Amino acid sequence: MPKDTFFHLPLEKRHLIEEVAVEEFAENSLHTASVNAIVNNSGIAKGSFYQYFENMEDLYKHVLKIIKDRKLDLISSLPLPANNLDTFRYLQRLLQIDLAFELKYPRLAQVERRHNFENPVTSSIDPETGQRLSGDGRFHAFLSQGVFHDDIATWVDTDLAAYVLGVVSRWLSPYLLERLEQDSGKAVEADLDVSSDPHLQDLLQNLMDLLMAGMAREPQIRKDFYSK
Amino acid sequence: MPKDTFFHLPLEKRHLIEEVAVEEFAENSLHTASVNAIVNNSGIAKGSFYQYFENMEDLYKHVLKIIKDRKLDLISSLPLPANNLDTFRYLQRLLQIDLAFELKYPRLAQVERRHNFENPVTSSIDPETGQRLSGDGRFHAFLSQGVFHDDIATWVDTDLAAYVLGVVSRWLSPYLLERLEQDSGKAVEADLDVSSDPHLQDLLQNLMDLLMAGMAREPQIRKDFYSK
DNA sequence: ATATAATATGACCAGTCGGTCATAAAGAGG
DNA sequence: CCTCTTTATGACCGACTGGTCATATTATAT
Repeated sequence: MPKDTFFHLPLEKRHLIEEVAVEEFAENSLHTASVNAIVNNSGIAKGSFYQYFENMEDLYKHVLKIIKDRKLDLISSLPLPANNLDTFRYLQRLLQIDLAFELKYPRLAQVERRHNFENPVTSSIDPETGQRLSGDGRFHAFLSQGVFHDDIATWVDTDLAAYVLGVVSRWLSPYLLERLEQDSGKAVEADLDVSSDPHLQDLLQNLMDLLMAGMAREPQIRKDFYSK
Repeated sequence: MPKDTFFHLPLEKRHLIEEVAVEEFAENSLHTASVNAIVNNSGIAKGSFYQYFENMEDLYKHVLKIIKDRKLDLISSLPLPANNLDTFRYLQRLLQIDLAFELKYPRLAQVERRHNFENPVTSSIDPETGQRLSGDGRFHAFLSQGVFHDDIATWVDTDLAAYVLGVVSRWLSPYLLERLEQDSGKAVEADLDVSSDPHLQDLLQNLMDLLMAGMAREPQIRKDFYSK
Protein backbone atom coordinates (compact mmCIF):
# COMPACT_ATOMS: atom_id res chain seq x y z
CA MET A 1 0.00 0.00 0.00
CA PRO A 2 1.20 3.50 -0.78
CA LYS A 3 2.36 5.51 2.22
CA ASP A 4 0.16 8.06 3.97
CA THR A 5 2.00 10.92 2.31
CA PHE A 6 0.64 9.84 -1.05
CA PHE A 7 -2.94 10.09 0.17
CA HIS A 8 -2.27 13.52 1.70
CA LEU A 9 -1.39 14.81 -1.75
CA PRO A 10 -3.69 17.30 -3.49
CA LEU A 11 -6.11 15.22 -5.56
CA GLU A 12 -4.90 16.74 -8.80
CA LYS A 13 -1.31 15.73 -8.17
CA ARG A 14 -2.30 12.29 -6.99
CA HIS A 15 -4.40 11.65 -10.06
CA LEU A 16 -1.62 12.84 -12.34
CA ILE A 17 0.79 10.35 -10.82
CA GLU A 18 -1.79 7.61 -11.09
CA GLU A 19 -2.44 8.42 -14.72
CA VAL A 20 1.24 8.39 -15.56
CA ALA A 21 1.64 5.08 -13.72
CA VAL A 22 -1.26 3.55 -15.62
CA GLU A 23 0.30 4.60 -18.89
CA GLU A 24 3.60 3.10 -17.83
CA PHE A 25 2.04 -0.21 -16.80
CA ALA A 26 0.02 -0.31 -20.00
CA GLU A 27 3.28 -0.46 -21.95
CA ASN A 28 5.51 -2.26 -19.44
CA SER A 29 5.19 -5.10 -17.01
CA LEU A 30 5.85 -4.61 -13.33
CA HIS A 31 9.43 -5.75 -13.77
CA THR A 32 10.25 -3.59 -16.77
CA ALA A 33 8.40 -0.43 -15.79
CA SER A 34 10.74 2.46 -15.08
CA VAL A 35 10.71 4.57 -11.92
CA ASN A 36 12.62 7.26 -13.76
CA ALA A 37 10.02 7.37 -16.52
CA ILE A 38 7.18 7.78 -14.06
CA VAL A 39 9.10 10.40 -12.15
CA ASN A 40 9.94 12.38 -15.26
CA ASN A 41 6.50 12.12 -16.86
CA SER A 42 4.73 13.25 -13.72
CA GLY A 43 7.22 15.99 -12.88
CA ILE A 44 7.99 14.84 -9.36
CA ALA A 45 11.42 14.29 -7.84
CA LYS A 46 12.86 10.83 -7.64
CA GLY A 47 13.00 11.09 -3.87
CA SER A 48 9.30 11.94 -3.76
CA PHE A 49 8.44 8.69 -5.47
CA TYR A 50 9.96 6.82 -2.55
CA GLN A 51 8.13 9.04 -0.10
CA TYR A 52 4.87 7.94 -1.72
CA PHE A 53 5.62 4.29 -2.41
CA GLU A 54 7.77 1.56 -0.95
CA ASN A 55 8.83 0.55 -4.42
CA MET A 56 7.41 -0.08 -7.87
CA GLU A 57 5.39 -3.10 -6.78
CA ASP A 58 3.65 -0.93 -4.22
CA LEU A 59 2.48 1.42 -6.95
CA TYR A 60 1.59 -1.50 -9.19
CA LYS A 61 -0.70 -3.03 -6.61
CA HIS A 62 -2.30 0.35 -6.12
CA VAL A 63 -3.06 0.56 -9.84
CA LEU A 64 -4.57 -2.94 -9.73
CA LYS A 65 -6.81 -1.71 -6.95
CA ILE A 66 -7.84 1.28 -9.05
CA ILE A 67 -8.83 -1.13 -11.81
CA LYS A 68 -10.90 -3.15 -9.39
CA ASP A 69 -12.61 -0.08 -7.97
CA ARG A 70 -13.35 1.46 -11.35
CA LYS A 71 -14.86 -1.78 -12.56
CA LEU A 72 -17.11 -2.05 -9.53
CA ASP A 73 -18.18 1.57 -9.97
CA LEU A 74 -18.94 0.91 -13.60
CA ILE A 75 -21.01 -2.16 -12.84
CA SER A 76 -23.13 -0.30 -10.34
CA SER A 77 -23.53 2.58 -12.78
CA LEU A 78 -24.95 0.39 -15.52
CA PRO A 79 -28.75 0.24 -15.69
CA LEU A 80 -29.89 -2.36 -13.24
CA PRO A 81 -30.97 -5.56 -14.98
CA ALA A 82 -34.33 -7.11 -14.27
CA ASN A 83 -34.44 -9.24 -11.17
CA ASN A 84 -34.92 -12.51 -12.98
CA LEU A 85 -32.32 -12.12 -15.64
CA ASP A 86 -32.55 -14.70 -18.36
CA THR A 87 -29.50 -16.97 -18.27
CA PHE A 88 -28.09 -15.79 -21.56
CA ARG A 89 -29.00 -12.17 -20.98
CA TYR A 90 -26.85 -12.53 -17.92
CA LEU A 91 -23.93 -13.74 -20.02
CA GLN A 92 -24.54 -10.89 -22.44
CA ARG A 93 -24.37 -8.50 -19.53
CA LEU A 94 -21.05 -9.94 -18.43
CA LEU A 95 -19.63 -9.33 -21.89
CA GLN A 96 -21.13 -5.84 -21.99
CA ILE A 97 -19.44 -4.95 -18.73
CA ASP A 98 -16.02 -5.84 -20.11
CA LEU A 99 -16.87 -3.90 -23.21
CA ALA A 100 -17.97 -0.81 -21.31
CA PHE A 101 -14.79 -0.98 -19.26
CA GLU A 102 -12.64 -1.17 -22.36
CA LEU A 103 -14.52 1.77 -23.80
CA LYS A 104 -14.31 3.98 -20.73
CA TYR A 105 -10.85 3.03 -19.47
CA PRO A 106 -8.89 1.58 -22.39
CA ARG A 107 -5.54 2.03 -20.71
CA LEU A 108 -6.71 0.37 -17.52
CA ALA A 109 -8.03 -2.49 -19.61
CA GLN A 110 -4.63 -2.78 -21.24
CA VAL A 111 -2.89 -2.87 -17.86
CA GLU A 112 -5.26 -5.63 -16.84
CA ARG A 113 -4.55 -7.62 -19.98
CA ARG A 114 -0.83 -7.28 -19.47
CA HIS A 115 -1.16 -8.31 -15.85
CA ASN A 116 -3.14 -11.31 -16.89
CA PHE A 117 -0.57 -12.21 -19.50
CA GLU A 118 2.33 -12.00 -17.09
CA ASN A 119 0.43 -13.82 -14.36
CA PRO A 120 -1.57 -16.40 -16.26
CA VAL A 121 -4.09 -18.37 -14.25
CA THR A 122 -5.36 -21.28 -16.22
CA SER A 123 -6.97 -22.71 -13.15
CA SER A 124 -7.05 -22.90 -9.43
CA ILE A 125 -8.65 -25.35 -7.06
CA ASP A 126 -11.59 -24.20 -5.00
CA PRO A 127 -10.49 -24.83 -1.38
CA GLU A 128 -14.06 -25.59 -0.28
CA THR A 129 -15.36 -27.94 -2.92
CA GLY A 130 -12.01 -29.12 -4.28
CA GLN A 131 -13.29 -28.39 -7.75
CA ARG A 132 -11.36 -26.67 -10.51
CA LEU A 133 -12.05 -22.96 -10.85
CA SER A 134 -10.58 -21.42 -13.98
CA GLY A 135 -10.46 -17.67 -14.29
CA ASP A 136 -12.13 -15.20 -11.98
CA GLY A 137 -15.20 -17.27 -11.18
CA ARG A 138 -17.71 -15.08 -13.00
CA PHE A 139 -18.25 -17.62 -15.72
CA HIS A 140 -18.30 -20.55 -13.39
CA ALA A 141 -21.10 -18.86 -11.54
CA PHE A 142 -22.90 -18.17 -14.79
CA LEU A 143 -22.56 -21.76 -15.95
CA SER A 144 -23.64 -23.26 -12.65
CA GLN A 145 -26.73 -21.07 -12.64
CA GLY A 146 -27.43 -21.95 -16.24
CA VAL A 147 -27.19 -25.67 -15.64
CA PHE A 148 -29.32 -25.35 -12.53
CA HIS A 149 -32.05 -23.57 -14.49
CA ASP A 150 -31.92 -26.15 -17.29
CA ASP A 151 -30.75 -23.48 -19.73
CA ILE A 152 -27.38 -25.06 -20.30
CA ALA A 153 -26.84 -28.64 -21.36
CA THR A 154 -25.50 -30.98 -18.71
CA TRP A 155 -22.85 -32.45 -20.95
CA VAL A 156 -20.94 -29.16 -21.03
CA ASP A 157 -17.59 -29.34 -19.27
CA THR A 158 -18.14 -26.27 -17.13
CA ASP A 159 -14.51 -25.66 -16.26
CA LEU A 160 -13.44 -25.82 -19.88
CA ALA A 161 -16.37 -23.64 -20.91
CA ALA A 162 -15.64 -21.12 -18.16
CA TYR A 163 -12.04 -20.89 -19.27
CA VAL A 164 -13.02 -20.38 -22.89
CA LEU A 165 -15.58 -17.74 -21.98
CA GLY A 166 -12.98 -15.96 -19.87
CA VAL A 167 -10.49 -15.90 -22.70
CA VAL A 168 -13.09 -14.72 -25.16
CA SER A 169 -14.40 -11.97 -22.93
CA ARG A 170 -10.88 -10.75 -22.23
CA TRP A 171 -9.99 -10.39 -25.89
CA LEU A 172 -13.36 -9.59 -27.38
CA SER A 173 -13.54 -5.95 -26.39
CA PRO A 174 -10.57 -4.57 -28.32
CA TYR A 175 -11.73 -6.47 -31.37
CA LEU A 176 -15.28 -5.17 -31.20
CA LEU A 177 -14.17 -1.58 -30.75
CA GLU A 178 -11.74 -1.73 -33.65
CA ARG A 179 -14.38 -3.44 -35.73
CA LEU A 180 -16.89 -0.71 -34.93
CA GLU A 181 -14.41 1.94 -35.99
CA GLN A 182 -13.60 0.24 -39.26
CA ASP A 183 -17.21 -0.53 -40.12
CA SER A 184 -18.44 2.97 -39.34
CA GLY A 185 -15.32 4.72 -40.60
CA LYS A 186 -15.13 7.02 -37.61
CA ALA A 187 -13.73 6.86 -34.10
CA VAL A 188 -15.86 5.36 -31.37
CA GLU A 189 -16.82 7.86 -28.69
CA ALA A 190 -15.90 7.00 -25.14
CA ASP A 191 -19.46 7.56 -23.95
CA LEU A 192 -21.00 5.15 -26.43
CA ASP A 193 -23.88 3.27 -24.86
CA VAL A 194 -22.82 -0.36 -25.10
CA SER A 195 -26.32 -1.59 -24.38
CA SER A 196 -28.07 0.36 -27.10
CA ASP A 197 -25.76 0.92 -30.06
CA PRO A 198 -27.40 -1.07 -32.85
CA HIS A 199 -24.30 -2.26 -34.69
CA LEU A 200 -22.65 -3.31 -31.47
CA GLN A 201 -25.78 -5.19 -30.46
CA ASP A 202 -25.78 -6.97 -33.80
CA LEU A 203 -22.24 -8.19 -33.32
CA LEU A 204 -22.79 -9.14 -29.72
CA GLN A 205 -25.99 -10.97 -30.63
CA ASN A 206 -24.13 -12.85 -33.34
CA LEU A 207 -21.62 -14.05 -30.77
CA MET A 208 -24.39 -14.87 -28.32
CA ASP A 209 -26.16 -16.95 -30.95
CA LEU A 210 -22.92 -18.74 -31.58
CA LEU A 211 -22.46 -19.52 -27.92
CA MET A 212 -26.10 -20.15 -27.09
CA ALA A 213 -27.04 -22.61 -29.76
CA GLY A 214 -24.10 -24.60 -28.50
CA MET A 215 -25.00 -24.49 -24.88
CA ALA A 216 -28.69 -23.87 -24.77
CA ARG A 217 -30.77 -26.92 -24.35
CA GLU A 218 -33.51 -25.64 -26.62
CA PRO A 219 -33.83 -26.41 -29.41
CA GLN A 220 -32.48 -29.91 -29.66
CA ILE A 221 -28.81 -30.37 -29.02
CA ARG A 222 -27.33 -33.68 -29.97
CA LYS A 223 -25.62 -34.69 -26.76
CA ASP A 224 -28.78 -34.12 -24.76
CA PHE A 225 -30.51 -36.73 -26.84
CA TYR A 226 -28.35 -39.32 -25.17
CA SER A 227 -27.89 -37.88 -21.73
CA LYS A 228 -31.57 -37.25 -21.09
CA MET B 1 19.04 -12.13 -40.87
CA PRO B 2 21.93 -13.42 -38.79
CA LYS B 3 25.36 -13.01 -40.38
CA ASP B 4 27.12 -15.81 -42.24
CA THR B 5 29.41 -16.42 -39.31
CA PHE B 6 26.47 -17.62 -37.27
CA PHE B 7 25.60 -20.28 -39.82
CA HIS B 8 29.23 -21.40 -40.03
CA LEU B 9 29.12 -22.25 -36.34
CA PRO B 10 29.22 -25.89 -35.23
CA LEU B 11 25.61 -27.05 -35.01
CA GLU B 12 25.89 -27.73 -31.31
CA LYS B 13 27.00 -24.21 -30.53
CA ARG B 14 24.41 -22.70 -32.82
CA HIS B 15 21.60 -24.67 -31.24
CA LEU B 16 22.77 -23.73 -27.77
CA ILE B 17 22.58 -20.05 -28.64
CA GLU B 18 19.16 -20.52 -30.19
CA GLU B 19 17.89 -22.36 -27.14
CA VAL B 20 19.15 -19.65 -24.83
CA ALA B 21 17.56 -16.99 -27.04
CA VAL B 22 14.23 -18.81 -27.05
CA GLU B 23 14.30 -18.97 -23.27
CA GLU B 24 15.08 -15.24 -23.09
CA PHE B 25 12.27 -14.31 -25.48
CA ALA B 26 9.87 -16.58 -23.63
CA GLU B 27 10.35 -14.41 -20.55
CA ASN B 28 11.05 -11.03 -22.16
CA SER B 29 9.78 -9.07 -25.10
CA LEU B 30 12.10 -7.98 -27.87
CA HIS B 31 12.61 -4.63 -26.19
CA THR B 32 13.32 -5.95 -22.70
CA ALA B 33 15.38 -9.00 -23.60
CA SER B 34 18.99 -8.68 -22.52
CA VAL B 35 22.01 -9.20 -24.74
CA ASN B 36 24.13 -9.70 -21.66
CA ALA B 37 21.83 -12.43 -20.38
CA ILE B 38 21.97 -14.31 -23.65
CA VAL B 39 25.74 -13.91 -23.82
CA ASN B 40 26.25 -15.13 -20.26
CA ASN B 41 23.79 -18.02 -20.46
CA SER B 42 25.27 -19.32 -23.68
CA GLY B 43 28.88 -18.80 -22.63
CA ILE B 44 29.93 -16.73 -25.62
CA ALA B 45 31.69 -13.39 -25.56
CA LYS B 46 29.77 -10.18 -25.97
CA GLY B 47 31.71 -9.38 -29.09
CA SER B 48 30.78 -12.73 -30.59
CA PHE B 49 27.12 -11.88 -30.30
CA TYR B 50 27.64 -8.94 -32.60
CA GLN B 51 29.64 -11.11 -34.97
CA TYR B 52 26.61 -13.37 -35.29
CA PHE B 53 23.78 -10.82 -35.27
CA GLU B 54 23.28 -7.21 -36.27
CA ASN B 55 21.41 -6.60 -33.04
CA MET B 56 18.76 -8.13 -30.83
CA GLU B 57 16.00 -7.69 -33.38
CA ASP B 58 18.04 -9.73 -35.84
CA LEU B 59 18.11 -12.63 -33.42
CA TYR B 60 14.45 -12.14 -32.57
CA LYS B 61 13.39 -12.44 -36.19
CA HIS B 62 15.52 -15.54 -36.48
CA VAL B 63 13.67 -17.11 -33.55
CA LEU B 64 10.34 -16.23 -35.16
CA LYS B 65 11.53 -18.05 -38.24
CA ILE B 66 12.46 -21.08 -36.16
CA ILE B 67 8.92 -21.09 -34.79
CA LYS B 68 7.49 -20.95 -38.29
CA ASP B 69 9.75 -23.75 -39.53
CA ARG B 70 9.12 -26.00 -36.56
CA LYS B 71 5.39 -25.57 -36.95
CA LEU B 72 5.51 -26.48 -40.63
CA ASP B 73 7.66 -29.50 -39.85
CA LEU B 74 5.21 -30.57 -37.19
CA ILE B 75 2.21 -30.21 -39.48
CA SER B 76 3.82 -32.37 -42.14
CA SER B 77 4.82 -34.92 -39.51
CA LEU B 78 1.26 -35.39 -38.27
CA PRO B 79 -0.60 -38.30 -39.84
CA LEU B 80 -2.07 -37.06 -43.06
CA PRO B 81 -5.81 -36.48 -42.81
CA ALA B 82 -8.19 -38.00 -45.29
CA ASN B 83 -8.51 -36.11 -48.51
CA ASN B 84 -12.06 -34.98 -47.97
CA LEU B 85 -11.80 -33.86 -44.41
CA ASP B 86 -15.13 -33.19 -42.78
CA THR B 87 -15.51 -29.47 -42.02
CA PHE B 88 -15.41 -29.87 -38.29
CA ARG B 89 -12.76 -32.53 -38.32
CA TYR B 90 -10.73 -29.92 -40.12
CA LEU B 91 -11.29 -27.45 -37.30
CA GLN B 92 -10.42 -30.14 -34.79
CA ARG B 93 -7.19 -30.71 -36.67
CA LEU B 94 -6.34 -27.02 -36.51
CA LEU B 95 -6.75 -27.09 -32.75
CA GLN B 96 -4.74 -30.31 -32.49
CA ILE B 97 -1.86 -28.74 -34.37
CA ASP B 98 -1.64 -25.89 -31.88
CA LEU B 99 -1.87 -28.41 -29.10
CA ALA B 100 0.88 -30.62 -30.50
CA PHE B 101 3.07 -27.57 -30.92
CA GLU B 102 2.52 -26.50 -27.32
CA LEU B 103 3.32 -30.01 -26.20
CA LYS B 104 6.49 -30.41 -28.23
CA TYR B 105 7.86 -26.87 -28.05
CA PRO B 106 6.30 -25.19 -25.01
CA ARG B 107 8.90 -22.42 -24.89
CA LEU B 108 8.51 -21.64 -28.57
CA ALA B 109 4.76 -21.49 -28.02
CA GLN B 110 5.34 -19.06 -25.19
CA VAL B 111 7.53 -16.86 -27.37
CA GLU B 112 4.79 -16.86 -29.95
CA ARG B 113 2.16 -15.90 -27.39
CA ARG B 114 4.33 -13.06 -26.12
CA HIS B 115 4.97 -11.87 -29.65
CA ASN B 116 1.29 -11.92 -30.34
CA PHE B 117 0.58 -10.01 -27.16
CA GLU B 118 3.11 -7.30 -27.90
CA ASN B 119 2.02 -7.07 -31.53
CA PRO B 120 -1.70 -7.60 -31.38
CA VAL B 121 -3.48 -7.93 -34.69
CA THR B 122 -7.18 -7.70 -34.21
CA SER B 123 -7.69 -7.41 -37.93
CA SER B 124 -6.23 -6.44 -41.23
CA ILE B 125 -7.81 -5.73 -44.55
CA ASP B 126 -7.31 -8.19 -47.37
CA PRO B 127 -5.72 -6.12 -50.16
CA GLU B 128 -7.42 -8.19 -52.85
CA THR B 129 -10.98 -8.49 -51.69
CA GLY B 130 -11.04 -5.52 -49.34
CA GLN B 131 -12.55 -7.75 -46.70
CA ARG B 132 -11.56 -7.90 -43.08
CA LEU B 133 -9.12 -10.65 -42.19
CA SER B 134 -8.62 -11.15 -38.47
CA GLY B 135 -5.80 -13.33 -37.26
CA ASP B 136 -3.60 -15.49 -39.41
CA GLY B 137 -6.24 -16.48 -41.95
CA ARG B 138 -6.44 -20.14 -40.95
CA PHE B 139 -9.88 -19.75 -39.44
CA HIS B 140 -11.16 -17.51 -42.19
CA ALA B 141 -10.27 -20.26 -44.63
CA PHE B 142 -11.97 -22.82 -42.44
CA LEU B 143 -15.13 -20.76 -42.13
CA SER B 144 -15.32 -19.95 -45.83
CA GLN B 145 -14.97 -23.61 -46.68
CA GLY B 146 -17.56 -24.51 -44.08
CA VAL B 147 -20.09 -22.01 -45.38
CA PHE B 148 -19.43 -23.11 -48.92
CA HIS B 149 -20.12 -26.73 -48.02
CA ASP B 150 -23.30 -25.82 -46.15
CA ASP B 151 -21.78 -27.04 -42.90
CA ILE B 152 -21.76 -23.63 -41.27
CA ALA B 153 -24.79 -21.41 -40.96
CA THR B 154 -24.87 -18.39 -43.22
CA TRP B 155 -25.80 -15.99 -40.46
CA VAL B 156 -22.43 -16.43 -38.76
CA ASP B 157 -20.29 -13.29 -38.86
CA THR B 158 -17.19 -14.98 -40.22
CA ASP B 159 -14.71 -12.30 -39.24
CA LEU B 160 -15.96 -12.23 -35.67
CA ALA B 161 -16.01 -16.02 -35.55
CA ALA B 162 -12.51 -16.27 -37.02
CA TYR B 163 -11.22 -13.85 -34.42
CA VAL B 164 -12.86 -15.77 -31.59
CA LEU B 165 -11.54 -19.09 -32.87
CA GLY B 166 -8.06 -17.59 -33.14
CA VAL B 167 -8.14 -16.34 -29.57
CA VAL B 168 -9.48 -19.64 -28.30
CA SER B 169 -6.93 -21.73 -30.16
CA ARG B 170 -4.10 -19.52 -28.94
CA TRP B 171 -5.05 -19.91 -25.29
CA LEU B 172 -6.58 -23.35 -25.30
CA SER B 173 -3.39 -25.38 -25.37
CA PRO B 174 -1.84 -24.32 -22.07
CA TYR B 175 -5.19 -24.85 -20.39
CA LEU B 176 -5.68 -28.33 -21.78
CA LEU B 177 -2.19 -29.43 -20.83
CA GLU B 178 -2.50 -28.13 -17.29
CA ARG B 179 -5.93 -29.70 -17.07
CA LEU B 180 -4.56 -33.05 -18.20
CA GLU B 181 -1.85 -32.89 -15.57
CA GLN B 182 -4.25 -32.04 -12.79
CA ASP B 183 -6.83 -34.62 -13.80
CA SER B 184 -4.31 -37.41 -14.17
CA GLY B 185 -2.12 -36.30 -11.29
CA LYS B 186 1.07 -36.76 -13.25
CA ALA B 187 3.12 -34.75 -15.71
CA VAL B 188 2.20 -34.91 -19.38
CA GLU B 189 4.90 -36.45 -21.52
CA ALA B 190 6.21 -34.42 -24.42
CA ASP B 191 5.58 -37.23 -26.88
CA LEU B 192 1.93 -37.64 -25.97
CA ASP B 193 -0.11 -38.41 -29.06
CA VAL B 194 -2.58 -35.54 -29.24
CA SER B 195 -4.79 -37.37 -31.70
CA SER B 196 -5.24 -40.53 -29.64
CA ASP B 197 -5.09 -39.75 -25.92
CA PRO B 198 -8.60 -40.54 -24.71
CA HIS B 199 -8.97 -37.87 -22.04
CA LEU B 200 -7.61 -35.22 -24.35
CA GLN B 201 -10.03 -36.32 -27.05
CA ASP B 202 -12.89 -36.08 -24.58
CA LEU B 203 -12.05 -32.51 -23.73
CA LEU B 204 -11.45 -31.52 -27.31
CA GLN B 205 -14.69 -33.17 -28.36
CA ASN B 206 -16.52 -31.29 -25.65
CA LEU B 207 -15.23 -28.02 -27.04
CA MET B 208 -16.01 -29.12 -30.58
CA ASP B 209 -19.58 -29.92 -29.58
CA LEU B 210 -19.82 -26.53 -28.01
CA LEU B 211 -18.63 -24.81 -31.14
CA MET B 212 -20.36 -27.10 -33.63
CA ALA B 213 -23.84 -27.04 -32.28
CA GLY B 214 -23.55 -23.29 -32.54
CA MET B 215 -22.28 -23.22 -36.05
CA ALA B 216 -23.35 -26.48 -37.58
CA ARG B 217 -26.47 -26.30 -39.56
CA GLU B 218 -27.61 -29.75 -38.53
CA PRO B 219 -29.60 -30.23 -36.47
CA GLN B 220 -31.89 -27.21 -36.51
CA ILE B 221 -30.36 -23.95 -35.54
CA ARG B 222 -32.71 -21.09 -34.85
CA LYS B 223 -31.37 -18.40 -37.10
CA ASP B 224 -31.43 -20.68 -40.11
CA PHE B 225 -35.16 -21.06 -39.66
CA TYR B 226 -35.53 -17.48 -40.72
CA SER B 227 -32.69 -17.06 -43.14
CA LYS B 228 -33.53 -20.11 -45.21
C1' DA C 1 8.30 34.05 16.69
C1' DT C 2 9.76 29.43 17.59
C1' DA C 3 9.85 24.59 17.52
C1' DT C 4 8.48 20.43 15.45
C1' DA C 5 6.82 17.56 12.05
C1' DA C 6 5.82 16.60 7.23
C1' DT C 7 7.19 16.93 2.59
C1' DA C 8 10.21 17.92 -1.46
C1' DT C 9 14.49 17.60 -3.86
C1' DG C 10 18.27 16.06 -6.95
C1' DA C 11 23.11 14.82 -6.49
C1' DC C 12 25.03 10.59 -5.82
C1' DC C 13 25.84 5.44 -5.61
C1' DA C 14 26.78 0.88 -7.47
C1' DG C 15 25.14 -1.87 -10.98
C1' DT C 16 23.45 -3.01 -15.67
C1' DC C 17 22.48 -1.82 -20.38
C1' DG C 18 23.61 -2.14 -25.67
C1' DG C 19 27.26 -1.55 -28.47
C1' DT C 20 32.35 -0.89 -30.06
C1' DC C 21 36.96 -2.06 -30.95
C1' DA C 22 41.81 -3.20 -30.61
C1' DT C 23 43.86 -7.37 -30.00
C1' DA C 24 44.49 -12.32 -29.96
C1' DA C 25 43.66 -16.81 -31.53
C1' DA C 26 42.57 -20.17 -34.96
C1' DG C 27 42.08 -21.91 -39.79
C1' DA C 28 43.25 -22.20 -44.57
C1' DG C 29 46.31 -22.20 -48.53
C1' DG C 30 50.74 -22.14 -50.10
C1' DC D 1 57.42 -21.82 -42.37
C1' DC D 2 54.77 -17.51 -43.74
C1' DT D 3 50.37 -15.00 -45.21
C1' DC D 4 45.87 -13.87 -45.28
C1' DT D 5 41.14 -14.46 -43.69
C1' DT D 6 37.89 -15.66 -40.34
C1' DT D 7 36.51 -15.98 -35.69
C1' DA D 8 36.84 -15.04 -30.58
C1' DT D 9 37.46 -12.05 -26.77
C1' DG D 10 36.53 -8.89 -22.88
C1' DA D 11 37.93 -4.26 -21.47
C1' DC D 12 35.83 -0.14 -22.22
C1' DC D 13 32.29 3.58 -23.33
C1' DG D 14 28.33 6.58 -22.38
C1' DA D 15 23.69 6.07 -21.04
C1' DC D 16 20.49 4.51 -18.02
C1' DT D 17 18.72 1.73 -13.88
C1' DG D 18 16.52 1.46 -8.86
C1' DG D 19 17.39 3.23 -4.67
C1' DT D 20 19.49 6.40 -0.83
C1' DC D 21 20.14 10.39 1.79
C1' DA D 22 21.64 14.87 3.45
C1' DT D 23 19.61 19.05 2.83
C1' DA D 24 15.99 22.44 1.87
C1' DT D 25 11.38 23.81 1.94
C1' DT D 26 6.79 24.04 3.70
C1' DA D 27 2.98 23.35 6.95
C1' DT D 28 1.32 22.93 11.74
C1' DA D 29 1.08 23.93 16.46
C1' DT D 30 2.27 26.58 20.27
